[in-house]
Amino acid sequence: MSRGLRMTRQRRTILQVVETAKQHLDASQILRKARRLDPQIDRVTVYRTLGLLKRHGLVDELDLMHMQGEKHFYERRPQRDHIHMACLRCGKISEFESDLFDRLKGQIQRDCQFHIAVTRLEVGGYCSHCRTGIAE
Amino acid sequence: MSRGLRMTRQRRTILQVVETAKQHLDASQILRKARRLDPQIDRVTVYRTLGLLKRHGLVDELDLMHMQGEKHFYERRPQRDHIHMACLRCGKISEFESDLFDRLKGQIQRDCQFHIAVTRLEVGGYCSHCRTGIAE
DNA sequence: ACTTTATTGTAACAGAGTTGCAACTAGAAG
DNA sequence: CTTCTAGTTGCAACTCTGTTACAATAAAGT
Repeated sequence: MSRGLRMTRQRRTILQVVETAKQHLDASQILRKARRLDPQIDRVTVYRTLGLLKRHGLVDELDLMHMQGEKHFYERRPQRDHIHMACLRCGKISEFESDLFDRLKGQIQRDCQFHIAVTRLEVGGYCSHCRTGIAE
Repeated sequence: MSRGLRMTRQRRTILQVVETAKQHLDASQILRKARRLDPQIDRVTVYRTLGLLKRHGLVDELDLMHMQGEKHFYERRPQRDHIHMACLRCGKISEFESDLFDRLKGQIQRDCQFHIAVTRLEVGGYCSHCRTGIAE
């Protein structure tokens, strides 16, 4: 982070929280975890920092099909884009990488003359575990 | 709409607004248009009806990469899923259908044992028109 | 160490969407 | 056509996520 941006204590903390997260966190969860490392940190700073990281392509913002209200979730941008699958019954989020997805992005760039900066493919449905119990 | 659901004047109005929309509308735009047909109609009814239509798979909810705040947009569910491309500069939304996308969904269902109910693929980037003026 | 200016925290705000509840009404039954 | 009842509406008050203004603070270059 150069070019007029400053690496502050707060940003280091928030970055650390997002980097080490084992799952997708929303803004208030990130705040809570950040406050365990630095109790002074404020809500506003979390939002501002997430916006910054998003604009710079370091984290991606997800909706996860809005299963839990209007929250947004964050993850550090992966090497390779992946698909998020949200089970509408149990709420489990799984991820999936696919050559076909990469090829689809290539097709969009070519056929639509559209330069892709970020993609978000979310799928809602029923995972294998929940499908079996459908008759319940 | 059967099974205990009632076709009320308000629902008919909201449905009509969404069906005849020439572009993606958010909840407050839908409210405004619905009020021109029925001035009594309330915000809450719009939200409740959109929720209902969404649950029954008659409309899809979009985020359009959150370019205009946290609004959600709605469109009647199309015959065939399509991709939404949002230009991060001019804000234009374009749509795109693709065999590759259909095949990708097939792959997900097979490889992940995941039964797909709804998909949302949104792409942010720069349209051909805005790319040319990048040096501006 | 000094200065500049990006960044922070506080507080107040904005907007999307939700909930409780009494009043209303679509649609079925008689 | 009238009655009944449970689905639906409108209102008001609320929750929650995220934003803005601004004075105080502190990175980072000199």
